[in-house]
Amino acid sequence: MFSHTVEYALRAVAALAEDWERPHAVQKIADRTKMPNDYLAKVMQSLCRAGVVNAIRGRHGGYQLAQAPDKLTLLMVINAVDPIKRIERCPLGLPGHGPNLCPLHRRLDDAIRETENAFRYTTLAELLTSTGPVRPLCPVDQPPAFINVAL
Amino acid sequence: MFSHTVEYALRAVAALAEDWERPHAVQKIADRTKMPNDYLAKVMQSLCRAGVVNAIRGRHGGYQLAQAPDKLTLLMVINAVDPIKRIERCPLGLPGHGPNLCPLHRRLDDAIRETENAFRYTTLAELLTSTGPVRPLCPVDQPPAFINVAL
DNA sequence: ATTAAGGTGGACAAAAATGTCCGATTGAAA
DNA sequence: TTTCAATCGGACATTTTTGTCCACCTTAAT
Repeated sequence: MFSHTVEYALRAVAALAEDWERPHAVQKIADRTKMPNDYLAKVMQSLCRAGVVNAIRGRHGGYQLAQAPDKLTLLMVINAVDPIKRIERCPLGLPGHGPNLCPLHRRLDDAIRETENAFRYTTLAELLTSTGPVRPLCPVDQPPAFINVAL
Repeated sequence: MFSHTVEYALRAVAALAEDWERPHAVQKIADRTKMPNDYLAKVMQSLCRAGVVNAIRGRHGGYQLAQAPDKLTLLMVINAVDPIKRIERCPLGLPGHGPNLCPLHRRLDDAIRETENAFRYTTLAELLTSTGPVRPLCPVDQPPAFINVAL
């Protein structure tokens, strides 16, 4: 239901959120989150242009969150790379009808609105603390030690 | 958030639901719902294989719903052409961890589940009757007369 | 039987999403 | 000041999605 790009962007900011006041190189993030390095580079550029992260260029540079994790929502991240579009009018191309949607598109838009809200009110900080002793990117019941040392 | 294919499939069955015991030619449905004829033909084939609609071949043939509108849900239609996939496990490719999802994917899967449920419990019949004097595919406050004669 | 209306399915084209590569530029550290 | 690790951004390749075309089969009506 969500594009790869969205998934990547969310993984990346989740990784950044764990240590958000220092820059992290794309390559580190990519290793940590198991995604294609060069594609992530593009995604990070989008996040940067949207103001979700800051880029620090030059040696020892990288990306860091532009704001504290509790100020950034999942929706901001998603909209930065692949905006959720509400259905404003019946997409049948008929001119001149009002703001009403037909029953079908009313349902679709309701679903979209609910999804939007779910992400609007979830901050990155909640990914860090939500279910107790669980890391933001991976469960720990089978401790994947190597994932916790990377960053 | 939803693919064109899903949108097309839903429009098509919404159109069929209005008069569901007779077959309707692909071309009629395509005109009625303003979508590419030949692409709709493919979508209808998917719906047919999935058992959502029946095909009647030969002259005066077409497609009709396989069941009464109150027996068919939006989810059935969606899953027939572009299945909604829940997140079963953390997609980082790590072996051997349990059924827990990390906080991020827990949120994503929650959103997917809610969407799934919204569509699981909405039948095609509800598109016909839901908001009173509104046609399933288009609002009527500016009566689009030509749309009501087509089928 | 012939014809016309209709679905079937394969092949193909176009567009969008995803993924890869690399030279240019930046800035901190040696 | 030179070097090196990093982002920047353009070009390109691949894959998936979307859209088009057409020859063929099926069926009802004439």
